[in-house]
Amino acid sequence: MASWKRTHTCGELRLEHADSTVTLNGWVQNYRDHGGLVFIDLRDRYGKTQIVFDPKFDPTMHELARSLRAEHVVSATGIVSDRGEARNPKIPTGDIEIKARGLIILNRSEVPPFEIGTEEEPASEDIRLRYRFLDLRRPKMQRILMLRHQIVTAMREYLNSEGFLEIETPILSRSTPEGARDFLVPSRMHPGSWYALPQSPQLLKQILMVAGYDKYYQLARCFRDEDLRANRQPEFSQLDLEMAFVDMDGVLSVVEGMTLHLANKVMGKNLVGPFPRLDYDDAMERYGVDKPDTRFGLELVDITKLAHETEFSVFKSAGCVRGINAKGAAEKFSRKDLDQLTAFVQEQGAKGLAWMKVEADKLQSPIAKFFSDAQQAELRNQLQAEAGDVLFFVADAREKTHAPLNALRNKLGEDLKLYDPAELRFLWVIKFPMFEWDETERRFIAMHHPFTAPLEEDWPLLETDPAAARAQAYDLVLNGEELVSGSIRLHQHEKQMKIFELIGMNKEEQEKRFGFFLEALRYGAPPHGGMAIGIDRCVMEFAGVDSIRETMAFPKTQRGQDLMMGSPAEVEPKQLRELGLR
RNA sequence: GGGGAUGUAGCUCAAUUGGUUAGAGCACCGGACUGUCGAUCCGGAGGUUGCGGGUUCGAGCCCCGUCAUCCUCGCCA
Repeated sequence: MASWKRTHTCGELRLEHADSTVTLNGWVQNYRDHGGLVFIDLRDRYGKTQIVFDPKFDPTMHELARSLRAEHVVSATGIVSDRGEARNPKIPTGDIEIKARGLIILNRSEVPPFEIGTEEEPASEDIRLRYRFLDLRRPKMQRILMLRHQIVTAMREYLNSEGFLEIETPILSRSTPEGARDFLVPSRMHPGSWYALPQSPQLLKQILMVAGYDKYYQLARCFRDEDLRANRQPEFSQLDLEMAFVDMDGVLSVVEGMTLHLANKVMGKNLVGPFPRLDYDDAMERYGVDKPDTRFGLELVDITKLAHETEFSVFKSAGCVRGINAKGAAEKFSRKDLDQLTAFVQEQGAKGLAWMKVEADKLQSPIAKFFSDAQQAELRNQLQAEAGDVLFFVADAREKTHAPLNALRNKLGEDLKLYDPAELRFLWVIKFPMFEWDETERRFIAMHHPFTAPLEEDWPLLETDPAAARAQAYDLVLNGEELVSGSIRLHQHEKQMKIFELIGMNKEEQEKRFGFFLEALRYGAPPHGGMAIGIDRCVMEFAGVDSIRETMAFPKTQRGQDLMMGSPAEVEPKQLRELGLR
């Protein structure tokens, strides 16, 4: 008996291989039994190839072939043959088929709960997660995980070529409150003490800078025990990067070079830098969000001044009224659609949604009557309105208009198909505020994180008006998703202590929580800065999927469970006793 | 913790106003078939309508509770 080991994959044979004898290994995707001829589509992650069994050649093998079912694993040996007229133009290997001379069933499969070979989603997500070993066998999932591999490979390639060192930091780490809830791991050897899983390797990578590893990166697993979303998992991956002896432009140019390398090499784009930069304040003004999707316009227009002059009491009394002009969309929105949009923005915190359909000679709207002719003309002017447009307005305190308007803008962009989903549009957002006020804790908290340096010229503001101080922090936004986030760090321990103080941490707490870090800063810490890229979100964007669960092999459900292995799970009482927990 | 959607055959879904024996496609099982490629044709089997309770002469459908999955607000330095 010949070897069952494959000589080729199921995706590589072409006409040029005709007449050679080959062996393929793979899963049976489909069988077509004609009583006489039996056709098998054999699939692996490289593709699929048709095998044909002819009873005239070997009746025993033909009978065996008739017993093949979906997802059996087989080794098929045979001769590569030109299919001639019978070729299948739909698949890359469709010019040839294998005329079987040998068949070994390596393993049979139970009837799978859903079909593996189809492109459309074959089952609901919980079924797919429960049978993840089958779900991941689907060509679509294999494409995504292969893309993910290419992305991280390209990242490593680029950074290695730039002289970066890949250095690992511990998973068993220490809780440093501030930020997300930690996952804790009890220590057996120190009962009552706990490790924490890292939310990011932030402090350790800064300490690596102190130690002189001036270009560092790591594909770091990060853990945050917070509620999940479509783009949030309790554990996720970051490309974590830090550089010493750089300023903001130094970091940005490396990240930009790497991002272009990724987009161009992996995605076959032809993008060039530099990416546009937008100040945080301008982003909030024009888009209502710090991560605008700039593939389309629909910028916000502030009509507060005009609104205050109208007779519409909601507008007159609101702190801020801002609008969006949905160009040419009047006929696309029925009254029912507009009601649904109103409900949509209310979910985002808006009190309501005012709308106006623009006609040649008037504005059609329940609130048009509150606007004088001159005011209507001015409104048209400010929003550059033309017949056929729909104008939307949200009125509220300024901060409260941001979320609903951004959500509305993104929804309109998507619903009205204002952009090409395949386009990759990058944008730097810079000059974030240092702090935001936390009403429940009655103190400032760091907007990025408390290790971020302010703009040099804003140091004086920290004494007089901390809320106005801006940080040397930067985000790289891709299609409305925050892809990269980073900052130049504080490297002088007095300045670091000053910032800790401003967020309400006294010297005692500083020493207790971050003593090791402050100490390191005293021993010749160089100026440094860096950033982190969310790998999973990056894959989401590049693969064009809208759930982070599609980008990782074994994701957890919204309630943090693995439906296949059944985690989290109870453990033996003995294990708890050893940990001193019971 | 709050709001919302969904849950019917292995899978995806349907089932009129609460009314006869809960249907279809795919998958599965048996049979026919030598050029199919989502094979085709004939036949068959397959149901705790998520779970528990209630209303009713009668519940897949209405009510209450609960569980699961998803979306979302809060949360995520």
